[in-house]
Amino acid sequence: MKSGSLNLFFETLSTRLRLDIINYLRSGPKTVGEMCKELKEDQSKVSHSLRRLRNCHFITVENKGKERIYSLNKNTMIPLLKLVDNHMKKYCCTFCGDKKCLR
Amino acid sequence: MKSGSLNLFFETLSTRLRLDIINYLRSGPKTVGEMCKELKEDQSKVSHSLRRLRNCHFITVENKGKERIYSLNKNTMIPLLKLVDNHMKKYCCTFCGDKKCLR
DNA sequence: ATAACATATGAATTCTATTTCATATGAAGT
DNA sequence: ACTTCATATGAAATAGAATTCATATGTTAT
Repeated sequence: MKSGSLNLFFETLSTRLRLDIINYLRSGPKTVGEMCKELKEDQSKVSHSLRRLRNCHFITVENKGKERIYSLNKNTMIPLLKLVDNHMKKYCCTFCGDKKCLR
Repeated sequence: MKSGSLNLFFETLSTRLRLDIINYLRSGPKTVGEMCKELKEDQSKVSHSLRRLRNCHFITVENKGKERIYSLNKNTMIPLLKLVDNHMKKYCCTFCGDKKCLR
């Protein structure tokens, strides 16, 4: 196991916005516009985030006219999220999301 | 799924040192001193990293005399690493660890 | 009680990633 | 060809995390 690219894997999933995008894509393919609207986020921010998610193959794109349609790589992401969810269920009480609380 | 603490999960696994520690602990429980030596890292750095890993319950500690013995939470970590490894095997060619290459 | 050792902690500094903003690209319609 | 709409990109500004360093804590031995 070389940690050289492993950390990129995890780093890419380490921001609220990118996780929100992943989560939103669970309900099916979406355009960039739809994501911006749903997540109330700037188009540029979303686009930058999408690039990083794409780079790690967490999502895929398809062009449709002038829109781009993003889909989740369910193969990887669904089991991953399930695994993490299990861990959280077991430990979440002390696993505090509050930025203040011991990092 | 609230991304509030999910991102802490991933963020904690997003640095080389913390991943190296996880990886090293796969070969069994270790003291802080052993980790510092093996990974050629400053004791303070390692300790700070361990705190974060502990906070997420990726590792556990036990006191033994003046030493502290850290163990991997294999329950979560082994399946997680396996899953990630599969993903990497499938896509690693374009999944470039080089910091320069499109983040 | 003191010294020696192992580890942890806090705060300042340094480093790196995210945000912002202005602009570029590319497709579709007129 | 020009305009509009959707999305992408680059670079400067900003925010946030890692490193460093000095020091604290806790255990064991003398």
